[in-house]
This record gives sequence, C-alpha cells and structure tokens, in this order.
Amino acid sequence: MADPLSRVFSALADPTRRDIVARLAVADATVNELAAPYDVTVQAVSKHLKVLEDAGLVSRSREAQRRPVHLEANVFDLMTKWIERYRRQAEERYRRLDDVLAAMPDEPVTSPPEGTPS
Amino acid sequence: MADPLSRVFSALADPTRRDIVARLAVADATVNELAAPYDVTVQAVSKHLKVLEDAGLVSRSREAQRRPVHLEANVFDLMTKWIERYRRQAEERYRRLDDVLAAMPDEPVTSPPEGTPS
DNA sequence: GCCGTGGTCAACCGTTTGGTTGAAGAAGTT
DNA sequence: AACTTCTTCAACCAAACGGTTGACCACGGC
Repeated sequence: MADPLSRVFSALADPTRRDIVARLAVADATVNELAAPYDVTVQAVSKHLKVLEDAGLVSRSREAQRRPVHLEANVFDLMTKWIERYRRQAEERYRRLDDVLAAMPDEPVTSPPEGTPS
Repeated sequence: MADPLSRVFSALADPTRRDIVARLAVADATVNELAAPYDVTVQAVSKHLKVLEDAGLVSRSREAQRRPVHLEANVFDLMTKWIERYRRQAEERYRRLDDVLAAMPDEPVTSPPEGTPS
C-alpha cells in the first residue's frame, strides 16, 4: 500500500489509533504515556505509532531515552482535499439534477432531441 | 470493526475503492460499468461495493436486473467533522505555544519555581 | 561497571482482507 | 420453457493486520 492517501485513511481506520491522535492533539506524549489507558501491551501501541508515523500523521523526536510523539496536523489536508473535492462534485451533480427537474416542461420525454445540449 | 467512522476510513483506504467513489461522484453506474476499467473480476468489484455500502458511502437501487450504484455524499461529513475537530485543536495548540514563546521574557528558565503552576 | 527505565525488534498466532474460480439468483428476451 | 445478462454467494488462498511474548538496545543514575 504505497500511496500516501491510502496510508492516512488506513491509519485512521483503527479506533485506538484515532484515540491516540485525539490525545496527541491536546499534548505531545511518550509511548508509555500513550499506552497507559489501553489494555494492550506497550509493543502494540508502538506498532500503532509506527503506522501513524508511516502515514506522516506523527513524528518522534529524541529526548534522553524518551521518544516524545508529536502530531503532524498538516497531513490532514491531504484527506480534506480529497473528500471536499468529491463531496462538492456530488453536490454539484444534485444541483444540476434539480435544475433539470425544475426546467422539465410537461413533455413526456422519450429520447433527447439531438447531441449534448451545452 | 463496528463503529461507523472506522468503516468509512477503512473503506476509503483502498485506491480502487477511492477511484470508484470518484467515478460515482460524476454519475451513478452499474457494477459491470464500474468493473470495466480495472483488471480484476466483477466479483472483486462487487465486494468493494459491499464494503462501500456497509460504510454508508454508497447505496444500490434495483432497476430490472441492473443494480445502479449511487454515491451517498453526506457520510463524508462524519469524517470531515472528526478531522476538523482535531486539526483545529492541534492548530490552537500551536497558537498557544507561539503565545508562550512570544510572552517569554529573557529569563534562562532552568526549573519551575514550585509545584504545578495553575 | 551495573542496574533500572523507556522503547524497539523479531518471531509467532489467529483473524481479516483482497483476490480468485465456480455455481447460483434474478430479471428480461425469444 | 430456454437462454442470455447482470449480479451475488460460497469456498478457497496468500498476504496483511493487530495482538502477544521474549530478547534486545539506548540511555541516565548510582
């Protein structure tokens, strides 16, 4: 799964990972701190963080033996752009459909007259 | 994976599925039409559509033996809300950090005076 | 140097995923 | 009724996922 968008969506498809992101939005934290509330091992959380890091959602710096995890919020834009694009497109389509319905005269409409009308 | 948000994110974590959504934003389509451009079997695409449907991203109506697939754009809001919430929170955090840095006097800052301030 | 702490790496395990093939439903056509 | 078309269901397979345990590495403190 090479492409960035897939990695981001996939990373956020897990509730634990989303919760980690939610908590990192409040403050940076270490792996142990992040692991505390969940009833899984620290290793499992470490794996989750690797997934988030590969998706570019998170970065780890070094600070003595601690590895504080930091949220990289800018990657959200990637998703937002994708989503907004197609949502807008779909909405536009509904709008056009409404126009068609509104402009519809009382003709029964069997087949279009000719070509594609502008 | 019961929760709706996980289903939506997971559904969009696949490039083929995202492409299907992109094409459905332009116009409704049947399974066969959707499957045509990809070099996988129709069955595989049918499975993809099931995933999208379970996520609420897509609906299928019945029309003779055809099952036109329709994009349900409103589910996007679920994601957008989630994303925006934490992006905003993170940005707010940066803003506050900037304030702290701006308000920082020339003191060297070695250790906090006492306890946890406010 | 040795120990404790914080974190990762490696191997393994059960389940899910994305794909296949083959059979079967469902609805028009003749 | 027989046939074709569009679609899904069922069984299977390899790969990926989320979790575990156990060993290991990188520090700082005695």
